[in-house]
Amino acid sequence: MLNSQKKPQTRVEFALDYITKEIAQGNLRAGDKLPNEKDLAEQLGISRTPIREAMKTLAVAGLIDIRHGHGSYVREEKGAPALPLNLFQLYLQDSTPEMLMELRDIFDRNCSELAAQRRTDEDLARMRECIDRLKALTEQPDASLDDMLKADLDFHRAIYEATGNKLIMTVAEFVLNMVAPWVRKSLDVSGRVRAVDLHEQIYDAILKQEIGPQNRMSVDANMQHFMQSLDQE
Amino acid sequence: MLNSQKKPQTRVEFALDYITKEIAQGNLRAGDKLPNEKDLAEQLGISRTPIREAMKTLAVAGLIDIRHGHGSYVREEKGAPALPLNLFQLYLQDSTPEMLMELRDIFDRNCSELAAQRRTDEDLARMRECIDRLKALTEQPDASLDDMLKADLDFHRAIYEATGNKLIMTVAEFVLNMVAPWVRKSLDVSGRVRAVDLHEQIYDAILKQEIGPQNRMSVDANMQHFMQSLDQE
DNA sequence: GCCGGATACTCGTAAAACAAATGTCGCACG
DNA sequence: CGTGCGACATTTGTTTTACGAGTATCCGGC
Repeated sequence: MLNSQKKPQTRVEFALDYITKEIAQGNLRAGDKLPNEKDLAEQLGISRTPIREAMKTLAVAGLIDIRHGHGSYVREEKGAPALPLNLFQLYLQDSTPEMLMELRDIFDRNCSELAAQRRTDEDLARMRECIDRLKALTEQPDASLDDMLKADLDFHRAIYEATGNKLIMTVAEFVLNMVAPWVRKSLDVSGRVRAVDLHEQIYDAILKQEIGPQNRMSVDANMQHFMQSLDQE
Repeated sequence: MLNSQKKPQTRVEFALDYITKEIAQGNLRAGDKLPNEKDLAEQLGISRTPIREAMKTLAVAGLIDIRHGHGSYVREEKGAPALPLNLFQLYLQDSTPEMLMELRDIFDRNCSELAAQRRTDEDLARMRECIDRLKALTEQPDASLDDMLKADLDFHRAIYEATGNKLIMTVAEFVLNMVAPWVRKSLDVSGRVRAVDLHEQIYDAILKQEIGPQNRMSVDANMQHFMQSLDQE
């Protein structure tokens, strides 16, 4: 857990350490372009190989973006880990949709309470917009499922953002990425109407700052419908 | 979010895909040794470099362990991401201890409720053991802080495990790793006694299956003490 | 029987060269 | 003069070969 004694550092760790500190100390800011791999290698007195592995590590961790033929850049928002999709599959392989939704509920419930206490007008406006967007999509028959999914997820993101806790957003984004495929499935014709309803209720509660244990029933009800929709397949 | 169209796959992605599927399909199980990099490279018809980068990615994602001079192995429990410490610092650089504890609380509160409903006798025994261990360490003056930290974290892990939701454990472990340094700090002489008390209360509630919103006060009280202990420095 | 070094296996690093993607700049053509 | 296209420079992606550095095993001498 705490290892502040190790001296025999590997080259990759050395490079990782260097770049990490450059970012932490503000020498490299969000959006900045990192030196190219060749220069960095010479600068640190090591070869490109460990540099590249360090970069790859940072990219997977969601801290930088590597663009072929262009360069590497510090990410604007460190919120969204850049794990490849197939890696998520592995995390999910032993898990059921129930587990997933349970996990998301843990966030939604408590975050709604926090959001109710702290939400700004901008937060409310953002939520309102997401609901309206999803509602509009719901009413047009040829709407794209992906667009609806985005509207749905954006609403939840707005809640997390309203907590004012960036750390929560980081972890919540991770969870959102995992549940996304199932949320998408649940957005069938009856599910999408339900989703709008649920969002409206949550929004209303956050608006009136009435969120509390007693308001949880609607979320539970939605959970039940979600499970039923899965059984129908 | 959903990109099932891309064909021009990079070698690293190709290797990632291959290994991922090997694990997902059960050809490689937890604890198994992966082929060495040279063989894998020949087998896939690519060079060692992209193989190594794919491995590195899997290691950072917490799915395999790479041991110098030994080989690579599929992780027993995919729960603990293997992000280097200095990477965590970056995630934490904009966050305050308040944010961290708030995040952990989100898990502890809801997981305690779930645990109360589902805990088995083994779960209870595990929690009991962790409390006793921490208590014993508390009473001997020269106890190692690291040992106490582990006892503290293990108790929380036991709660997460009692939810029966492996996914929760995965994400919770991630959070635990982030809060660990602060928990460690909070384990000063007065804090460690408080920690035992809090754990006892939670255990008691889970034992009697009484966890609910009304039991949250003690957790909040602990939160307050935690913040105070930070101010004293 | 025990100890220690040779040995084989594996991951870690180095170096040089080429492939592929991307952006830029200038030239030719309309 | 404006536009489009193609050569070029830059940067990451990949290959190849070779060696360095941990780790475990086995075998022979004591």
